[in-house]
Amino acid sequence: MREYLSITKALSDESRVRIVLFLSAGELCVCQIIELLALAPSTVSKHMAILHQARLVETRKQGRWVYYRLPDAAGPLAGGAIRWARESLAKDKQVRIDAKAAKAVRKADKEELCARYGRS
Amino acid sequence: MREYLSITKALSDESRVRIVLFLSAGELCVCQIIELLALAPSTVSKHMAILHQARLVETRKQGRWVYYRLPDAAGPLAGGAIRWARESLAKDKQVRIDAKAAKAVRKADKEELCARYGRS
DNA sequence: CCTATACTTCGCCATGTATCGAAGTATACC
DNA sequence: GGTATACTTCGATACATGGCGAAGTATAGG
Repeated sequence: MREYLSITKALSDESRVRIVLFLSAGELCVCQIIELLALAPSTVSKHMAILHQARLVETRKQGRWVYYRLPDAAGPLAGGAIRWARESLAKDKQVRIDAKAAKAVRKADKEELCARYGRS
Repeated sequence: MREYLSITKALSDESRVRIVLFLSAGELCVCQIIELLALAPSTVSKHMAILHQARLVETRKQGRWVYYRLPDAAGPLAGGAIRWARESLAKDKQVRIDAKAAKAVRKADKEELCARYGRS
């Protein structure tokens, strides 16, 4: 029950489910997620901690950057939840916009993107 | 997204997911749910309203009693969510205990059960 | 009608949560 | 080492949520 609740609470917040769907297309570093959600770094960091605690994301540190990705081998509960969320929101407008934005962010130069968190 | 969030928020509370699993075995009236959860009537009523708003339960009024049940033809989102919750918690200890308690409550005499909400 | 029963709604309170900015940590580069 | 970048943690705030009891509504039965 505890695992179920940590997963459903994590995925019942709009920002966090958007993050999970971003990561469905591959890993991202925190500054890219900050850019996509347009939230403060501290806020995103807290969301990532909640997702991590629910075992919905894994982390990888490389130099100055911290990358998050969906688990390579998610537990059955987490895996099913992610799959269900993805299917449920497949046709959502915001999610479609997000997918395009994520594509652009992945192509963008990271140096330029992350400096001062991309706020130009 | 709104529908997704209302469903996941509804199902990310322990009391509410327990209610949904109770109803998987058939409809129950509010006083029976009150008995099973050992919560105040007003609290249960609020939970039922949240589940109803998320289209996770339907209601039927018969005399003094209000019965709740899972939707006969749930929307694809709600149906999938309920199925997923049921599978995810199939082996949960609390849920197993609940299933037995629900069986007993269904057999019990309603007059005796509901009077003063069963607090003897 | 009047009472009792079965909820529901309202008002309140304690706790939890999403957000931010500021301060702290860690890494890279000069 | 010093500075800049990329986070994370801390502290504060505003709002949402879960719980209760009291009061309101609706129905059944004398």
